[in-house]
Amino acid sequence: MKESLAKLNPQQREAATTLEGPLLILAGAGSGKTGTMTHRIAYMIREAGVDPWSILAVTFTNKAAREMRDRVEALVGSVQGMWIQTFHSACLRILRVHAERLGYGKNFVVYDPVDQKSVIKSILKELDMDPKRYTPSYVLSEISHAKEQAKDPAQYRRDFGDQIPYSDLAELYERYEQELKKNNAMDFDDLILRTVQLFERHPDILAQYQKRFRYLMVDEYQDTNMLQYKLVYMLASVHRNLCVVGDDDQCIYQWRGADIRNILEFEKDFPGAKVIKLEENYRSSAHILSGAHSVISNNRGRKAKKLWTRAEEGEKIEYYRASDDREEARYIAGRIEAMMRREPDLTFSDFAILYRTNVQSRRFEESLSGRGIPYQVLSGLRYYDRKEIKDILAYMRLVLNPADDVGLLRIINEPRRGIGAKSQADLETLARVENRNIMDVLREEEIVASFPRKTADSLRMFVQAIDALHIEQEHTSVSDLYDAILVRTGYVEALEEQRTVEADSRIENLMEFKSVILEKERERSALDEPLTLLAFLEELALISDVDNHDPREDAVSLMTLHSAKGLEFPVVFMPGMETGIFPSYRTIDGGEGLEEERRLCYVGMTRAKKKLYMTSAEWRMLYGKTELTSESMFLKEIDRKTMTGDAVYDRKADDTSFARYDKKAPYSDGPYVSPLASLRATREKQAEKKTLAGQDVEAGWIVSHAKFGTGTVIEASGNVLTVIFDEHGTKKLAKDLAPMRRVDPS
DNA sequence: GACATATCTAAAGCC
DNA sequence: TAGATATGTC
Repeated sequence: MKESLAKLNPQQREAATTLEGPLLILAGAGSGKTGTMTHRIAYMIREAGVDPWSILAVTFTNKAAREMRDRVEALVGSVQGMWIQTFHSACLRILRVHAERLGYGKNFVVYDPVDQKSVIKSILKELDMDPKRYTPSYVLSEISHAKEQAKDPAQYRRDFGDQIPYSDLAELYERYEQELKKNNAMDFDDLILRTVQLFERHPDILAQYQKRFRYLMVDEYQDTNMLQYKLVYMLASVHRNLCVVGDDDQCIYQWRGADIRNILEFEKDFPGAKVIKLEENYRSSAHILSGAHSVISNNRGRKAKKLWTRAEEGEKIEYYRASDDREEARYIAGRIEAMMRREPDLTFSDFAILYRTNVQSRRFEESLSGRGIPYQVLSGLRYYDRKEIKDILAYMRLVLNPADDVGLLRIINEPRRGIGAKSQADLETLARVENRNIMDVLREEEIVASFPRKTADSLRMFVQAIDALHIEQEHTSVSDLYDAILVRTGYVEALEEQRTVEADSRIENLMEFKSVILEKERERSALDEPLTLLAFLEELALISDVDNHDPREDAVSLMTLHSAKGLEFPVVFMPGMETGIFPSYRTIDGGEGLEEERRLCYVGMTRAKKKLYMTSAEWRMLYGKTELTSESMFLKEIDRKTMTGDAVYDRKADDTSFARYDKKAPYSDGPYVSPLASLRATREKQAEKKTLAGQDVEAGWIVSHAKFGTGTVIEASGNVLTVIFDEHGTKKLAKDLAPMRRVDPS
């Protein structure tokens, strides 16, 4: 034990042995944060005699929770009794016990963003609001924000008044809440919000948890939002044994509601708090570390701290400006290949390409597979987001909780049963009018009979199937139920009939999913508790995608800068160092947004252990257009002593250099237009396109004239738009042109 | 109701 | 460009 504490440096040791009172650990990138936290737990148990049962450690991701659990287990042998969980799973665990005190049914389900979206869509239809003005994602982000501020619809209305769009949003929010409640469902934000409400409304329950969790730890504290703060505050307010760990320089989720003030003002919120800084970096070589530091020090309002390392200088950061995005990708693949050849110790898994946006991944996939380099992409798409998996999960959910209208609508015509959009809309209306659930309505023969005969038959069969499965659910294992669903609903059969490659891979996925279930059942039976359907769905509802990253796989990792947080690689590439991409064009005006981009840059750079490459492309194809780019301001912020490569200068500021770039792009025509100007121009052009017809079309834009019937058709095109008009200025559709003869545009 | 075609839009994504 | 959604046609 003493021996393991001896591995810690003095600050880490102090952090690990300070158990009482509020404690803020400012843990810089690569400073051994997780090790310190796990040793702290081990110290509690083995030295201080703390009952594991009284420890609650919260993280943001399943991955972080799992890692902490594994490492604690390695130190003390067992994690029995402790809660080492994500915010959401801890809350869900609490809510499962007390849901009824809040008016929810015991079997409430958790809605994911897709489910939320369909709720909003159907409400928009009901209220006859414009889904373009109120896009589901906009409405949901508004609702999510409100929930993060613990505002209910009434409060929202009070705060924003009855002006458009807020009055509409308030109404949508209100209906949304009713709908979820009616469906016995909670969204992700609810998990936290309802727990806070549970504690507020039932002090006896709060007291029970306060008494139990005498030792609280919160990881990634800079990412907490107001609600999470409130939750932590409530739980810690009596004993005040609260330890939070974080790094304000790595706060990259403000757009998601994280409130950086939580960490900046911890000492104010918890007077008498002790602050310990972990500033020794064990990850990166000195050049990389000081390069990263020179960037982040451009931010204002940081906690004072500076990482240092005993490591040697190492290689400098290498910057390369490619001619275009393809060449950039070729360069990176080439570097990987060359290094692999030169240094036998390296494996493909030592490399990571960290980009700002997911669309950038395509070029790298091309260049890597072109050279036969194995890679894994961590995309936003989760395995469990695949259609077939979500369908089956919807069936399972419905079987458990027949009130789940969203799940029902998802699969009532999946596979096709002849219950189309019209019938579904009717069902929704019927249910709404009587304020009942659809499943409920469907049990009434009178209603079912009012549908066309074929539809009515399908509806009856559907209800029968779900009811039968519902009964079966009570006495069969999850895996058997799964099989029963696949068969009973005709889902697999329908896929088999399709006989397409796509359908085959869906079937394969469904089989793979079965093995996931079996695996979970095996895990559970080892603990001597059978896997219930509820427990299974619960676990899946909270699963995330960073889990897809497999560090053992011998492949180059491709992911966004955001998902790279917490990871490290010997060699890191950061492509796309260009204004508009990184920093994103939405933030280049400066302000908080830009500071967050800079923190993201810092996070990216500090992922590298031995070698960091940064690249940009002179010409980049984005949204179907190729444009001249200018180099990211972050490149200019890097201390020149730590970096090699082409000189970095701002071409836009240097007017005399323009002539050099007034040349044709590899894939586009037209004179040089700055990226932003061109973005604006595109919008305007699209708005004006009608006026183009019949008039002199801008020189250089005419691709062809053609005879069409009696009139002339002009096909105007730049890399911006392709529009075809007839002589009256009416836009022609592509199919109209089929019989058209092209003539030379002379 | 299913399928084909046209149109629109564009970040990051933890749970 | 590419994907998601709206609209049109059989």
